[in-house]
Order: sequence, then structure tokens, then C-alpha cells
Amino acid sequence: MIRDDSPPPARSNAVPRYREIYEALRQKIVSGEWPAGYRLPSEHELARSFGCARMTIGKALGALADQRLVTRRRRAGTTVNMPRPQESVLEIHDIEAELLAAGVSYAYQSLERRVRRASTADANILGVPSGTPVLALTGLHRAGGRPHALEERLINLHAVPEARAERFSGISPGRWLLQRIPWTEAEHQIGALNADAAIARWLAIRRNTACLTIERNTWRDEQRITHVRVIYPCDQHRLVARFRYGPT
Amino acid sequence: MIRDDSPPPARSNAVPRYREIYEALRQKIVSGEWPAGYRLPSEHELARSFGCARMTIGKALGALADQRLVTRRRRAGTTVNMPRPQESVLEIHDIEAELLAAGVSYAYQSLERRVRRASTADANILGVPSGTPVLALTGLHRAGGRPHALEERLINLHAVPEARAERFSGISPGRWLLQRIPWTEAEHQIGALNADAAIARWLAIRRNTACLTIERNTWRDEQRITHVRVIYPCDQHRLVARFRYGPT
DNA sequence: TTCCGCGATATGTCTAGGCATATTATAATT
DNA sequence: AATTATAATATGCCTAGACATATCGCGGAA
Repeated sequence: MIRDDSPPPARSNAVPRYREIYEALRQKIVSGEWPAGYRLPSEHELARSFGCARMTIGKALGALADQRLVTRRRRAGTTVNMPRPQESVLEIHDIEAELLAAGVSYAYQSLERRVRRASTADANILGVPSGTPVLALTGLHRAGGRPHALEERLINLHAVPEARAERFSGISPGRWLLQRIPWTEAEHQIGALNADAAIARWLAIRRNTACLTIERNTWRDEQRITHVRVIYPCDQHRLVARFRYGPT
Repeated sequence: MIRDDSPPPARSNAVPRYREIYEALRQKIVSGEWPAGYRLPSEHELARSFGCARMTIGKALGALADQRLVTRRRRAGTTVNMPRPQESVLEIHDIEAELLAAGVSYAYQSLERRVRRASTADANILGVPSGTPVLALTGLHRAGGRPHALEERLINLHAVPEARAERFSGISPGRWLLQRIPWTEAEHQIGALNADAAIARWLAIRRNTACLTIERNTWRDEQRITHVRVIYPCDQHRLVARFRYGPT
């Protein structure tokens, strides 16, 4: 017996099939038609009803799972998740690039630069054994000639020995590091503080002005690279983060 | 001629092949052996050298591209990216769940509740036409009996008509909404401010104390649901975000 | 010299099967 | 009744091949 082995019509739509399916299923979920806990049809059933191979369905369901809209377990099937905790992707840009993109002139001014063996405090902050050689930097980011942010940084000289020879007059250490050292993990902590006298002087703001602080730790496969705290006056900077349950 | 059609040995390692390959390639990149701009071997070549099907290579490379470690373009091939702008996934938790998880008692105290037609200011903040019915809420989150955060919220009553009947005495509007309304997009803005007299009184802090503010806008497929601004005293809360170039 | 068309190449997507494995439901046994 | 073996099911991973499509580079024409 001869079966119809003609290939399916050459769908050359711009949007791939798996994405159409992803969108269709996503719509069921975000519209509430399939509420939390609902169990989706099996891959085989969906493949039949959408008229495609099981692997194509698998790709669509995999994308939904990546977005955490559903959970997939063998034999148990695919079920709709509870709405998640509010989650966003926060991009913390290089200050210099950000300002230049906005058409503002930028300069980094080094205020202090010291190589030392890590004190107990340094060791705690940077997460290295005390006594490890570190480079401690303080500097000011200027935008349009005016103070924009104050930066306090510790660099692990075991991880970045080249830094010992770099003066960082002119180039910001953040950019310098970013261009040289690939990092594999980063942690940010965001907080607020009242400017003390020293901070207020450097940033040319009044004492007690609220400032946003961003602390960042970076790792390169287990090894700590640097710790930095950047202090922005409250009116200079906002962090924006956006998340969407998206067309991926 | 008879070819060896015996299937490949039944690798039943716990780690799938595509992930092994992903890790191997990732290692080349983060170690610096393949620097930014380096062009990877083609899928065919990799498939040959790893001894697997092209699709398996495609899955590994796709994962690297998801992590933005590489860029893939037809004909041009797959190339290693420059290190990215610092990016992190920020989870902004439900305050109530967070405090309960920490073993602290939690309560929401409604301070003000008004239904009104959106003023121009409301309209700007919430992104709806002025005149749209909105619910304006002010409330205090208490932890262990003490003030923890102040919340100012606008809810679009066209999007959430059920909210008109809800008193929000006891239950926090954030939690109430999260349980009822699936959202598809969220934007967060994080900033700092000095507490004014009203804020200071409610939060039982001194005037001018630095506070962290989180503003959140949520959408459900184009439609604005709510805008909220939460104000935390600087010593009460930090935001932590973490990112890793990961084993996915 | 410059521009245009064409072939080569690498990825993007898809199919139709296959075996592996976790988990659940059911039947059998103690 | 409680426990254990077994079968069924749904996902997870994989292959070998196919066509589609973007784009790079080259050679010929204006």
C-alpha cells in the first residue's frame, strides 16, 4: 500500500510553528482559561491536535517551562504554575557607556588608590582570606563635569594581577575589568543610605541626602574578582527593570 | 554492504549529552581560550568531533545563545560575545510571604481607600485615560507589630472590577491581586528618597531618613492593572539580585 | 571601478521515529 | 490491610535526514 508521503506544504511563514504553539498555549494560561494547577494535554495529544511532530510540541512546552509558566514532570505531565513572585531582569549598565549613550560627557576621577594586604574588614567584604593582596580604589564618576556617583572598590589581586600595574587615572576600573576579565557570576545588593559628610562633599550634595547604593560582587568560577559599592544621589539615578512573560 | 547499524551504547548518565557539550563549550569561553569575537566551529564540525547528531549540538549552542555567551547568525556562524552589561534577575517578593518565611508576624493596615475618577496625575502614573475609575489605596505593612513599609497604590478598575467591592482591611492588595489577576508584564523602578513628615510618621522613623522606593507597574497583555510605590526605611530592606552564566 | 547576481555555507526549523527514565495506578502477594 | 511487584504513561533525550533562509564572497557585467 502506498501512503501519502508528500511532504507537508512548505510553510514559510516568518514565525516558526513552535512559537505559534507556544503563543497559543500561553494565551490559554494568561487568560485564565487554564488556571493554576490545570494539567495540559499530553505531548502526543497536542501533537495530534496541532498536526505536528511531538518534538515541536516539546519545544513549545519547554519554552513555557523556561518561562516558569508551567512545570513538567515525567508521567505526571505538564501543569500550570501559580503566578510567580514578582521577578524582573535588572540590567546594571556600565556608568560610562550609559552616560555617553545619553550624550553626556563622562570622566572618571581617581581619588585614592592603595595596594594592601586584606584587613579583616576587607576580607569580609571581598570574601577572601585576610592577608590576600588587594587593590583598594575610591573614585568619582563625573557627568557633564559634575559629580555623578561615588565608587568604592576592592579588587582581588590574586584573581587580577594585572591591576597592580594599572593607575586607573582616567579609565574607570569597572570598564577596565569588564574588558579584561570574563566573569561568570555576579550578585547585586541595592539599598539606600543618608550621605555622610565625606560622601556629601564629593558628590556636592547636602549632608543626609538620600542616596541609592549598589553593591556588586563578581566571581569567575568560584574565585572572587571584585567588590564595588556605587553611591548615587537619589535624583541622579533610578534602576529600571522589566520583565515579561514573553514571546521568549 | 552491511553497515554497523547497532545503536550507540546506551548512555544512561544522569547528565544529558547536550549539557555536557554546553559545559565543554562554555568552559572554552569563560576560560578565555575562545575570546570575544572568536568564531566557533560549525554545527557539522562540532557534531563530528563530539560524535552526535547536529540537533544535539544545536541544542547546546542554543543554550549558550540564550545565556548570551554567543551570537548565532546564519551563514556567519556562531561567535563569542563581548562580556555583557551587568545583568541580574531581581526577585521582588510578596512582602507578606517574605516576612512569614522569616518567622515574623505580618499585618497589613489600610490607611486610606478611595474610589475616584482618575485625575490627570493618576492618569499619568497609571497610564490610563483621565476619568477612568481607579481605586487609590494607602496602607502600611507591619512586621512584628512595627511599621515595615508604606505602600501607595492605584488600581485600574476597568481591568480589575472586583476590586471595587474589596475592603482590603487585613489582606494586602498586592497579595490579593497576585492571587486573582495573572500579569504578563511588569516594570520596576528603584530609587531613593528622604522621608517627608508624613512618611516619617507612618514608618516611625526620623524625618529625612533615606528610604528605598520600589515602583511597580503591571500589565496584562497591554492593559494596565496597577501601579504601586512601596517605601522602605533604608535599614529595613535590601534588594538582592544574582546572576550566573550557568549550567542553565 | 562599482554593482549585481549566484552559489556556497551555516544556522533555523521540522519530521518520524527510537530508547530511557520517573512516576503513577493497578494488581498480586504476604 | 499493608506492602510489593508490574504495567502503563508522559516526559526527556536522541538520531538522521530534510527543506528553508540569511548572508558572505566571488565573478562577471555595466
